[in-house]
Amino acid sequence: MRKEQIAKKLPPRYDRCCRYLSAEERAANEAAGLPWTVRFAMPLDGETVVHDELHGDISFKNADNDDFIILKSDGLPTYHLAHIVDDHLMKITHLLRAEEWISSAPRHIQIWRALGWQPPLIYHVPDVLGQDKKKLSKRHNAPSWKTFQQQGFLPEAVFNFLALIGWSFDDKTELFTREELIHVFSLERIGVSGGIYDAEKLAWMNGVYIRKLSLEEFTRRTLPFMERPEAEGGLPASISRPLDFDYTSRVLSLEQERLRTLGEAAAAVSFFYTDEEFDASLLIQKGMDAGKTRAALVRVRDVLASLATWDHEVMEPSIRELINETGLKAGQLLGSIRAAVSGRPHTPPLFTMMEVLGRERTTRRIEHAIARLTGQ
RNA sequence: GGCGCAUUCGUCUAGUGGUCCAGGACGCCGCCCUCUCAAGGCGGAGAUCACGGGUUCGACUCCCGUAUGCGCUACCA
Repeated sequence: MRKEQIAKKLPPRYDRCCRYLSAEERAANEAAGLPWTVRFAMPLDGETVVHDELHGDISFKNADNDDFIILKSDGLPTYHLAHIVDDHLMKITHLLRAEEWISSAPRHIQIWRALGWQPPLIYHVPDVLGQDKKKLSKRHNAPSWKTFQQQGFLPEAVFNFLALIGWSFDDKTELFTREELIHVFSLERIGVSGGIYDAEKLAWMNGVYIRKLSLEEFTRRTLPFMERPEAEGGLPASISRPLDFDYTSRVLSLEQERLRTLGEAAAAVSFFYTDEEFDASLLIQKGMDAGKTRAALVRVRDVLASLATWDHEVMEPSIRELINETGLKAGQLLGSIRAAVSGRPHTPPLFTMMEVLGRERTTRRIEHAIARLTGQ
């Protein structure tokens, strides 16, 4: 029957063949052991109005709805019946569900009416959409909470971010703690159109939340991400676990304002734990050559060796003085030192970084850099 | 195909008839700060409020139509 209807370009629907069966015919069918379902006899004409608190009145022609099944042949109720009965028994006052349910709402209104029950306040809320403008779903390429968690997104940040898709407090406030959100949230301010979730903005907001953390908490929450297996994004296997909390805390204090997710931490700070390979060309800054760089680093080594205490406030003036003496640009000298001690072009501020790295490790790395430049 | 919902900067949104030649945020660009990267500060570009008709002294805001997007069209929810 269905195929026939589709072929004729008619809406596929139930032909209501059993709606008008007499009591005798029904009894005969039952006696014959015919399989059966219970369908809801929709009014044949008129319309059903769904009053939605967000969308207003939505009306549907009853003729467009066929006699839908409320009890399946296995004896179990369909969602339509179960939902109304269950909600009524649970004394549900507000019904909030995604907007794709709007189409079946008139059926529910009819069931409520047939049972003589008062429908709750109904809110059909917008969906969170993917880039394809379709509802975010696990079936598609939607990230699950688990993947967010593995990447190091903070629950409070994701919570805050999600709250702002389809809802807003006013024209400027957008950072809310969970408690604040619970306090200021109002159903009236839920919007009607779906919103595409923007990964960039989530990352930004996560960074905001990371920066708000106390160093202690930031460290405690980041440590597990760093200690996880290398293959999962943790530090190289050669670095022994567990990590020292205090040292890691000092390391992370330098990265807190730079991270957008906790998962990025390991890659950003691994050089604080182990010596890493890097291209020697990184040592040579713009306008410099191997010889000049080597000479400069030798003087840096000597200046650092002469310091009584290993403190960035002591190091900085001494190195600045060296910059003046050598006539080099700050970027040239500091860039070389940066590369020597970290093996990277971008790092936290040099002096605090060297302080955390410690005298022994810093000195050894500078010596190593000097040695590498000597052969050239 | 039928029915329904939606439509303000690239994105999330503010806005309920005049205070909007449309405000905030992310992103982008520039400047400042600065040893790099960030963070922060300042500024900029970016929306004929989907389009077309009405209603009104006046429409982003109300009504109608069109387009587009999405949803539903199961003995699934």
